[in-house]
Amino acid sequence: MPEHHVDPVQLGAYFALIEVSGLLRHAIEQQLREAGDLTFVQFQVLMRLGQSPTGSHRMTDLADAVVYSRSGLTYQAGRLEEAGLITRSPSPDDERSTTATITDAGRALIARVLPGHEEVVSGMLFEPLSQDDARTLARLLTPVRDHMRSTPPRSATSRRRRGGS
Amino acid sequence: MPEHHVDPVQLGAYFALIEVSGLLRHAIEQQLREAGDLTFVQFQVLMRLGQSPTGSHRMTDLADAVVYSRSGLTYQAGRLEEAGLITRSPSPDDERSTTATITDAGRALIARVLPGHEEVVSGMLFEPLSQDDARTLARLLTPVRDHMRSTPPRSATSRRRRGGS
DNA sequence: TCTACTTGCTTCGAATTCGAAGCAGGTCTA
DNA sequence: TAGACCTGCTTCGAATTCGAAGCAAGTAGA
Repeated sequence: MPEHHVDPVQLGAYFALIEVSGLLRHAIEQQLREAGDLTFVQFQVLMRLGQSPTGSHRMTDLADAVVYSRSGLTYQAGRLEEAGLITRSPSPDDERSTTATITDAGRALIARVLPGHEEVVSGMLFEPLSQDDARTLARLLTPVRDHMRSTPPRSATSRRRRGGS
Repeated sequence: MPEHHVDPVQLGAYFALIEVSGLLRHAIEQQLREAGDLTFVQFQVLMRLGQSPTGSHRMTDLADAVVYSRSGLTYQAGRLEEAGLITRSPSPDDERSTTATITDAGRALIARVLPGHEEVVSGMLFEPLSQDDARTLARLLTPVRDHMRSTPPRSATSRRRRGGS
């Protein structure tokens, strides 16, 4: 059985990670709100769509990609559609699936907001990091991401891992 | 003017960071809910208080520490107080300031929840990382955290820092 | 001391969030 | 084709979130 103790070094890394992501997110939200009245999630969704060759994705895939609940994404998609930044239509191959597609207005907004976004990320996250540090950070975090992605979130199945109370 | 371009390597690190923190947070929230009916913020607050020599902190300091809005912290403190996990009292030295203090029940809850918490952090975040990797991660993120902390979030004051466009 | 400004917390209103439940559409097997 | 189960999205209700506004206490300068 593995020792699940978290040593001081790990604890430091863990805390720093949480704090950094929180502070970064906060700064980003503020910049996006001022620049284009966008939420971070909305921005992420538009980015993902914009990077897709077809400009579209299934709702579920989007939710997974940006780490968001399905119902939450439905809500945000509604807002984005109202704003004319995306469109939603039933997928051609699977009738129950909805495909979200970025509009020209959506691409335009991204283009308008992106420079300021990069400025924040650059100034807050990478200011104290060398080019090499950035490479190392990516090298460390990418496998972690993949590991987390591959480990399915224990759902309603297999409840009760060991009598609690 | 500095080049605010975010190169592909940085972009990868940035995305991985956001994803990792999101997935981790999600897993943690789930574990905490099952184990002790706690929010991540609540858990963090209790942890900070528990680690303090006096078992207490000012509200504002707590809010800053866990990266949360003041009003949000007021709400959460209310919940924690209701649950008997903390107490609130006016600070002795500054009448307008409120000091939150962890109770024995709060400490007991932390003790009950912590093992499972460490298990999640261990299993999700540090599984793919060597001891050395963890050290490196901490070495990279700590300066970033300090940098972010030292750079005050541009508030309503001092808007327009220097003509942008 | 008085007046302006700052600081610390709470209240308020409006928007967002999530899980559970609901509802089509799909898939598998006999 | 029917019956049982799975998938994908949306609706629903309740809880949470945040910024703005409000209010009390502290501070500095005349």
